[in-house]
Amino acid sequence: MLTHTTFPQAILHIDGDAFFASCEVAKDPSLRGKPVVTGRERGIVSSMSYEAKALGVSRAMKLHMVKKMFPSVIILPSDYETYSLYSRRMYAIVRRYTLAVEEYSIDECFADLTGMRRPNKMSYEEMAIRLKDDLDGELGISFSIGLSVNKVMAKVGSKWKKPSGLTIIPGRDIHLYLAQLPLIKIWGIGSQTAAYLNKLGLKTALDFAGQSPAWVAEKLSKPFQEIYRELNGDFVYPLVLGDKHDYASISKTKTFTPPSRDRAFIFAQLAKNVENACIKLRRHDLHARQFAFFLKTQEFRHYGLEIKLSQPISTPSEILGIIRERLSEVYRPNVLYRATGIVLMELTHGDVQTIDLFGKYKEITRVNKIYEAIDALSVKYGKHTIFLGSSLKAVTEKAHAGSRGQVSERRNHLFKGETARKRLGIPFMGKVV
DNA sequence: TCTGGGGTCCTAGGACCC
DNA sequence: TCTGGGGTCCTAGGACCC
Repeated sequence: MLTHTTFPQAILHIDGDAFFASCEVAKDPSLRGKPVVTGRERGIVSSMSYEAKALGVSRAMKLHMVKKMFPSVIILPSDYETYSLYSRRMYAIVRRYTLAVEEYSIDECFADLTGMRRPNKMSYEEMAIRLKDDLDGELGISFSIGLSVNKVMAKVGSKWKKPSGLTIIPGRDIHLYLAQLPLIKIWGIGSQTAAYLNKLGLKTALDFAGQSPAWVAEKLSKPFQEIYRELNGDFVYPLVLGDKHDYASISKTKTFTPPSRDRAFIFAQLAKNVENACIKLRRHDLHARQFAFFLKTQEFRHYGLEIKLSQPISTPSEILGIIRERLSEVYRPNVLYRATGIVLMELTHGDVQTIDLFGKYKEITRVNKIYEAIDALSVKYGKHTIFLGSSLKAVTEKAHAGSRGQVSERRNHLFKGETARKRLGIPFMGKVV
């Protein structure tokens, strides 16, 4: 029985159920019906199938615990290539119904169906049903879908029944759903704001939506005022269409176990992060004009510096030179550190157009050429075939630290075929072609 | 959930200028 | 030199999301 509702805007939210684990099952059908968990390389549960969840496995659970408590669980390493392949297939199927698709994350998207009833010769409800059939059937993964008048309410819908739910919330029914919904469940309201609102006497999303605009403006900042309006049925958040190639920042952080106070080791960790961040930068044809680096102590305090670069860059050398000089401003010899991080900011697209001042441009092009070659090699022989000498300590010491089996395997991979050290102005280690 | 990694946006407060 | 008011820019940090 289908109702045919007129939506001022018809917004879908599509959410893959236990996405990573489901992709593994789709890839290898013999896993279907079994408890599957991904995240082996990280040592904690990253995603789990509903069968694993039913046993009692929960997110972020340590894998040695899982192994001990639930020996039947199949533990797999993350395979992001496969996940992003399924992700792209998902977007493609959704685009059969509308081109207004926001690729929100690897396992979620929004779609604006407004105005598509005539071209698709279907009601919005029918489109939602058909789309779900297409996705589930063609990908072998189940999806949960919400259809409502804006993004926040479409999210409420897709979360309402999981897995494999389809929830339609017309504007006039919003209050029925919000009455049963705790504030913390709303997209954009986190633990801080939920606790604050609870303290003010509000319990459900409906309590919040029922306040006056003046009350909300007085108590809360702009993002929450916007959520409030969407809960009242307004269309506030437009869909962000197009490719997600534009980053405001790119960051890399890495925790090491055990924590360390060894300055050289910490510098090597930073160098490795810088290298990886620059790889991503180049992959998106971006340059950074500013960066920050930081150290994270055992107490989870961050100490860092933010630094402007003399010109936009996409390679590590200048950044590493600066960090080498200024690390002492952040590093304290007797403090235990657990992680380092780097953030690249002020990102711009395309080639650097610098005046040939002090021959600097030549130097930059030369280094860029080298990195073009390195990126090409990485594609051919696998990531991290070649890395900076500065990062060496990070790679070798890791072999002594973490869980032995995997790490030494990784080390072998890294050093396979290593014959020499080539000097190109920057000390590279690794394969020489 | 004693805490992994990668992002975005907003706000408060200080510095500086008129 | 003091006093007052207001605008802009930058930075640190909070909050949230997947």
